[in-house]
Amino acid sequence: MMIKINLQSDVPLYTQLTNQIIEGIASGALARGEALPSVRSLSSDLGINMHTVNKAYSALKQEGYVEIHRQKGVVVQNSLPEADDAYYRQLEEKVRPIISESICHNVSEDALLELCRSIFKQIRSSGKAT
Amino acid sequence: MMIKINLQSDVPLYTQLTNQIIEGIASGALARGEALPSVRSLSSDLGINMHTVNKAYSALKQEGYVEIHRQKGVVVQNSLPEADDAYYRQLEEKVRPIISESICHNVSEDALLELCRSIFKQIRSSGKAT
DNA sequence: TGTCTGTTATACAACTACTATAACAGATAA
DNA sequence: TTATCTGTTATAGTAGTTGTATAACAGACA
Repeated sequence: MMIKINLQSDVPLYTQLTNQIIEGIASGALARGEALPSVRSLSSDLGINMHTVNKAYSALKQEGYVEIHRQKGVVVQNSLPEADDAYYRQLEEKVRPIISESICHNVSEDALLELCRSIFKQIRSSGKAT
Repeated sequence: MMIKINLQSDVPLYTQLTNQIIEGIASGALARGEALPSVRSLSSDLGINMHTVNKAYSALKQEGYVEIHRQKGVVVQNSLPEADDAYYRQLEEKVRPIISESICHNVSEDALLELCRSIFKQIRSSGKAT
């Protein structure tokens, strides 16, 4: 799986990493049980520090996306976390300000829903492509 | 309009402020042309520093939500910014990781769309209420 | 003139993001 | 056993962000 880092972005490097890996899992590009590159190899591939990759991996572990086997390395969880009430609350907290902004920018409800649908589609198809 | 600050949250204070004010504008609770409290009065009401409020107001000005008249203070823009291509790109960048996460948590497309619809509804109705 | 407004300049403490070395411990293969 | 791979931990430095604290400035208006 291809991972790209934008050093100019104001999004922290480890967040860019976690986002892309989560999208990889969502799309199926990263299969359950598949191993991620080691912190050392990925950091040297991307030209960034080992600890930055480690921070991303630790966050993914914390949130239940991966588990870690010594020597085997970091592996995508077979059973991903199910959404519970806490997750839905936190999801709403993230979406709410985005919707407020959209309303102010005169983006209609339909337009936003359509954007969501197209992103769902994109993610699903990007998994099949790989 | 009621503004509440959560000092325990990991969301920066000035971000909490901008989010709530933007939601206020979106809902109509803050009318076009209406004046916001002065940085000094709002900061003392909330028990936070003047500069924190000022940072929120400056961000709102930067993004075109308010304009500033000396003496009159900070006033909601009559013509809010319209969504352009750049806005849609940045909107997709925000929504994309949320959708990836949702997929991994087994949240269906329909469930997420329904959440968006309910938030739209909430925001619109909260404006009428006030 | 006094008082309101936003603005600007400094400065400080705490925290975050990223980097840099270095070392440790478990697992595996030669 | 030894070498090499894995993640983990410790320490430390730089830079930037967040929030606070004083203080002063300039425009507007009663």
